Amino acid sequence: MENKKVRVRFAPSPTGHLHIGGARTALFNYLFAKKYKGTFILRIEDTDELRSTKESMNSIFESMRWLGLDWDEGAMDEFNEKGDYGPYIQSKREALGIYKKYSDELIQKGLAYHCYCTPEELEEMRKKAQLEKRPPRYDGRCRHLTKEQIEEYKRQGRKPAVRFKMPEEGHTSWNDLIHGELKFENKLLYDFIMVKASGYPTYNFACVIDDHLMEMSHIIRGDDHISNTPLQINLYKALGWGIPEFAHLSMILGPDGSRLSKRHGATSVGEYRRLGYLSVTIKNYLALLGWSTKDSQQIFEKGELEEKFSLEGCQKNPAIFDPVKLTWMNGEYIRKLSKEELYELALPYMKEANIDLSKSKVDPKDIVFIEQEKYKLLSDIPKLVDFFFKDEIEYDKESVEKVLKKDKVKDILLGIKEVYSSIADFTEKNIEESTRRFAKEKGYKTSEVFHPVRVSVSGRAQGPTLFKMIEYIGKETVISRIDKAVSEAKIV
RNA sequence: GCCCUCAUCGUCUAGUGGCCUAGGACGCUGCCCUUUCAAGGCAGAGAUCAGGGGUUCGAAUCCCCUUGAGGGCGCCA
Repeated sequence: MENKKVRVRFAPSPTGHLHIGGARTALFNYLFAKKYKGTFILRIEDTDELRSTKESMNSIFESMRWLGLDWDEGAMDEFNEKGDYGPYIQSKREALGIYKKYSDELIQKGLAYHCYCTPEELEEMRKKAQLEKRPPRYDGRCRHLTKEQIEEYKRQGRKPAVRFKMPEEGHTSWNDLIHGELKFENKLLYDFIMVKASGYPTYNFACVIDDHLMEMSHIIRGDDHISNTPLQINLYKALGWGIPEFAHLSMILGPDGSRLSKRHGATSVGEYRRLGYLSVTIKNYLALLGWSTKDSQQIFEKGELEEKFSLEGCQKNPAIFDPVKLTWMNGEYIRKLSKEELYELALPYMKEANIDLSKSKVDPKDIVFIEQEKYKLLSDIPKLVDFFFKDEIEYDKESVEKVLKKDKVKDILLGIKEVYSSIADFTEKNIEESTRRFAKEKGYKTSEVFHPVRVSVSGRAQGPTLFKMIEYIGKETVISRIDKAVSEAKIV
């Protein structure tokens, strides 16, 4: 690969959002390109006329940009693209006749042929084969049609598809960069369709044509394409083209070991984004699914993955997606955020939770920051700090029972209220000093004072460091909340 | 049914014939820190390296078989 310029691509079909598996494939291609100072290309494979949508395409673009997987060449949106090998959307390439040119060439050379079988006939053929315990693949019946037969089909108005004439002898092999030597008997391969009756190319055909024309050096894709590879290699050979390197990535499975799907929870990048994961988390976690460094490094600084990635570190066996570890990692990344960064990221979630940020006594940035080490998801933020922004707070039943409904609590709260009322400069330091002094003078244990105060001003038994929290809530609010806790029969 | 791939703690993984009485990470348990919850620190439990045969002085590492899991056999990609 040293003597060949690295050009790799991610080629999704726009039939849905960018999924975890697709994102991982995109990421590995991207990292490989960065590592070898190559070119990362985004090509849209929309040859499925029924399921491809513009919305899906835009959604994929958005997710990739969010993940920071910027492409050097490819479609930028429906109408624009960058790079000298375009168009990068297959439907546009089809319109230009690119695929037809090569399919005609192969037919002319006798390396491909028209097939007049209808989908119904093919289905019937497969069923029959299954019943007779034969492989359900195409039997090549249209390879040797007579002139009369062809005329008859044409009279019936049948539109032919184009099939590739697969070699019947020998074998096809390649040295997979992840799996090593892979070998298939040609007689087990089949005459796959290159061009549908509609004139549209199929995946296996368009993929080869484009990978060649776009001068791909390496094809890095999922394991599920291993059995497509010998088909494609024979196509390269028939066209007299050089064959790129192949690297097949292992699959990502759900927690139960089956293919990752909806019933495992969120599966698309967009969903994880909405749930409150950072893009750096997704990028880092995905990189570790099927790849690792020799020292099992877990957290990577910016640019480190691009520098350390290699195909040699890729795993052959499938990896189970573990949301628990993902969430741990997200907490790690949240803790690395600066106060400003954290606040920026928190904003959409605060808005969604209808929190009025103008209601706090201090800068909301400071409030969000106070609980930084506790957030695992950005969506955790509102519910951990909402009481700083509310006129009316809710009291957690259990906390009230356990902490407030106890002897002495009423006296303690009434006493501490007086103490707080007399603090002129209501700062963390002063609050702490006077609270401790109060406890000492009255002969209470500090915890006997701290806990009821916490519950009465925040409504819950768990929260930020106490005195800073009290400062941030503000003197007046603190006093009125203590009053309320006492008067509203929250205590015995 | 046929073809292909894969197989190390629950999970992600290190390991490429002797450094392995198998290392790291998540999770789990305990302790420390501490006004709570976290975070952090420390300690621990957890893998007869899928099973069985070989090869070798020596195997998680090489070979064979079995089993299990996954993928493919579409005018889907």
